[in-house]
Amino acid sequence: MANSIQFRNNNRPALAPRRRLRRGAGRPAGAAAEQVRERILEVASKEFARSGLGGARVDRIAEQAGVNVRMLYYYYGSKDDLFLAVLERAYAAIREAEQGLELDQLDPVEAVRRLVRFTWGFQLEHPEFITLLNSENLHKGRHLAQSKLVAGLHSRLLELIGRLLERGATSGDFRRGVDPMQLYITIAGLGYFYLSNRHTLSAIFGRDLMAPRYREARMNHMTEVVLGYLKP
Amino acid sequence: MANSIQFRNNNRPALAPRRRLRRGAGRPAGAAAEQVRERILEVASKEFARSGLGGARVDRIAEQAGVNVRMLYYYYGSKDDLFLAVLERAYAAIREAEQGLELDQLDPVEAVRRLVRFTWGFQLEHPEFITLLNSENLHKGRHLAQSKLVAGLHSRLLELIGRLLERGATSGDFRRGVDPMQLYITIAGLGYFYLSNRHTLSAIFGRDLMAPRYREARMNHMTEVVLGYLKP
Amino acid sequence: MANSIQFRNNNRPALAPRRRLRRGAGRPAGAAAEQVRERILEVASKEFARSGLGGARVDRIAEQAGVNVRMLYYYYGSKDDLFLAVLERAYAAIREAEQGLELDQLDPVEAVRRLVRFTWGFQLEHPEFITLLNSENLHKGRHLAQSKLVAGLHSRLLELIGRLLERGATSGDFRRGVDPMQLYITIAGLGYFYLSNRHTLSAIFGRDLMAPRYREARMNHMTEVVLGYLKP
Amino acid sequence: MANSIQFRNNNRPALAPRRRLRRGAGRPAGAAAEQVRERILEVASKEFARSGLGGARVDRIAEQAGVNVRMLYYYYGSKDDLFLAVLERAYAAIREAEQGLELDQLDPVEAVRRLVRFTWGFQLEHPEFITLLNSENLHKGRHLAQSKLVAGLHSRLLELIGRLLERGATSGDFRRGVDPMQLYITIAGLGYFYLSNRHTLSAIFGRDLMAPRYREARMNHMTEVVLGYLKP
DNA sequence: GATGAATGAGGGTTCATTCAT
DNA sequence: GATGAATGAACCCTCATTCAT
Repeated sequence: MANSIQFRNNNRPALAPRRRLRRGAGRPAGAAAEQVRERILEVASKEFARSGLGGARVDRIAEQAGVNVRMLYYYYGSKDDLFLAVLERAYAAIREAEQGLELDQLDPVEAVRRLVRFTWGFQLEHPEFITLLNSENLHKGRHLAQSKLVAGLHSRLLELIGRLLERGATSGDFRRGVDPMQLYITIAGLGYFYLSNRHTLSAIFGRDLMAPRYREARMNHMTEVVLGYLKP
Repeated sequence: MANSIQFRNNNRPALAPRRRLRRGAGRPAGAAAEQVRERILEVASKEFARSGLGGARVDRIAEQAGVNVRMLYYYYGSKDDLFLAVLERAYAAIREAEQGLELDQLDPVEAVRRLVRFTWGFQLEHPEFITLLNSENLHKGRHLAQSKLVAGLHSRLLELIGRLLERGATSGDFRRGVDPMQLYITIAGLGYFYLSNRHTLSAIFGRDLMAPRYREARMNHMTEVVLGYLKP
Repeated sequence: MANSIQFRNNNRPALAPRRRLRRGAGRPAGAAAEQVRERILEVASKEFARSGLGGARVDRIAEQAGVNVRMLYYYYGSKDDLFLAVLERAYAAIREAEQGLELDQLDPVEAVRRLVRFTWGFQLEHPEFITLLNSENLHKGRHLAQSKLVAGLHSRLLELIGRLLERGATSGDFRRGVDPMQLYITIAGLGYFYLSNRHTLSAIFGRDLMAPRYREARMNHMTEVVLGYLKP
Repeated sequence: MANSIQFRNNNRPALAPRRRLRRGAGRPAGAAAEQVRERILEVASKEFARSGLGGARVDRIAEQAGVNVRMLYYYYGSKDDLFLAVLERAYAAIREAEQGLELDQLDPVEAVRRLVRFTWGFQLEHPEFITLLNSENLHKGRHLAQSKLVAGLHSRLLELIGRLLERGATSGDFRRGVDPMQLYITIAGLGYFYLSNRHTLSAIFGRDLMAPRYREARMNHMTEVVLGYLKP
């Protein structure tokens, strides 16, 4: 941690060492144990989402998972490692879902529309995703930097969008020269800002932005923005 | 306990009461004191930005401001109240700067371009703004809900954008029917997501998104997205 | 905040919730642990007695009990809960001792004499009892109101005195129509005021009321008052 | 303070020094100033009564008296000195009232009855008196030990009761050999215990001892006890 | 695999009191 | 007589983590 953030009295250096126990690391892992692991992950995800990394309490996680706190350490090594596991799980979920959209089999415009709506819907139904990312960024990506798993997940995403843009350009539906990463960031960002800042935006604009009519308006607006931009 | 006995550590419920000391609350406030107040605010802003509300340490704030910790409480009442003051200050800064852009005197397209670039630039140069908002949203907007100051700041923003859209529609540069709030959220969100998630995005896409060339690419992309969408 | 986010110092309202850990609450409680619990209670009793609830210091209790401060919270949850435990212990002790007096087997007059002397002796030998009660009353009985244990202790006391009065009335030794509760309060009060106010009374009357001759005089006076009153 | 109680971080030795400012100490004392002094005393009395010496807050006293905290120190020197002033005021009030009862002009039995009822009534209407005494005794009479005023107040009280007992013995209404101090302590104690412990007694006996019918029953009981005892 | 007991380093907040004006 | 600003020592409580069993 050095001179950067230091939230708790963490007498361990940064978060590197003692990662001895990770899933699939060769331990027998009975079916029951695997269930416990999974339950912890599930509960931890909610706790981290609700309170952020710093605000999350290991006791609360343990209690809600119905296990002794010591078990968290047994299974995951540390709070930070647990957080990383939660993060990886979240990324895996969204990337997996994206691959299941079958965009390749849709008309380009329709495919974009579906991608925009899916991304919005996912953020809406998985609010923990937003909070987890905010936490991880508050911590400068320290945990993700240690992940061996996440990097691989995203080349496929860019390829997916790349193919889509290519098809649209060929068909004349889309302008040329669009960077897949930029487009993805745009699609995600249009919803992310709205949802991540739901409370502050509602406060400053004096209306409840999570009310159905506003949510729908946002989704339509987002779709128009993306398609309007892509129009040649 | 309410107003009855209160012997030991004054368990205040969440953050409501005893806000007796707020700036401009009628106290004479010598010039020196006002400087101390300001320095605390400045330093606190950085600390909250770096570590979030929960992770920020009042000792650190006091030390860096060169005052006794007790003074934080003398001037601001509590950590939460200090956080709110910081938040209000940040909002006031951006809203004030927006009003100084003189968009009304520019060609509509040029005005939008300037607004997009300004918003991006502000987020870039005030990274604390992003973190503060994330913190406040993690806390469900509890602090902002108590602000008497912030609500008033934003009607002017919507009016500003409203006038701009109106002029653009009249001149034939922009499509009709665009909601000023949605547009503002879009403009802000296009940069916010990129900057707020700079670490995770850099990690998953395997490149340093804060490198000059990427930053520039982003700003250009954003401008194109907004103008592309507004095109009739 | 209730069950939502609770990031920093868990402001608990007054003393209600999180009483999860109380003695006999089903935990196995190893023998060693039980000793620690007991030692804490013992030491806390002295500290609360010496300084009152507000003046007592948890650090001092921990230090004198030879445990880490954290353990107080592990075993008792909070200073207030610890205070209640101490209070319950004190009540249990006096009520138990009263039941051991075997008043039922004595001549009524002799039994009253013994009860008066016992009560005086108990207050004299357990000065902490007086201070604890004063503290609890300063706090308007907040802690006792939460006790499930104490209420049950006192019906037996009133029955004991009731039987005694009944026997005395039957034998012609006592007047009829005496209320057991009033009599008990009188017996206790005759000594309590003297002992609780030992310092102020000594000061205003200019003599050391704790000197043996004065203490003896007081006990004799008390006995005469009670028996004089009970005389038919 | 040495090895005794130490409630706050009191860097002054015990409470002896710096008593420079006491009423009537020769200062001009304009009428306005005298009013402020009085208001502070009044308010402090309530605060000390409500919260005890340790729990009382100088800020609260100042605020409620409508003066700057610094003024408390200007007028009374320290919290402890203020407490002593409050205490002396309370003692003066009760002793003065007693002298106004004109017991010398009543039939002895009637005079005792009046004294008992007055004492009860005074404690009932001045609950702060009880709390103040409890505080002072918790602190081992430290403050009163410094009073030059209080000692003188009480010889008159004992004389009053002495005369009364003498008259009663002469008239054949009272037994002989009653010690005035013991009798006074008994009279005071019969009510004090009941009222000082109103909350705990109500809790353990499961009824509200401050309800009118119980209060009345207590007063009658007290009178009977005292007169029963005095009967020759 | 699992549990109760233990730890030490803070965390935010408060208090009586004093200085400079 | 009066005020705003300042102080430093504590106070209660909490947290992530580990030991012994």
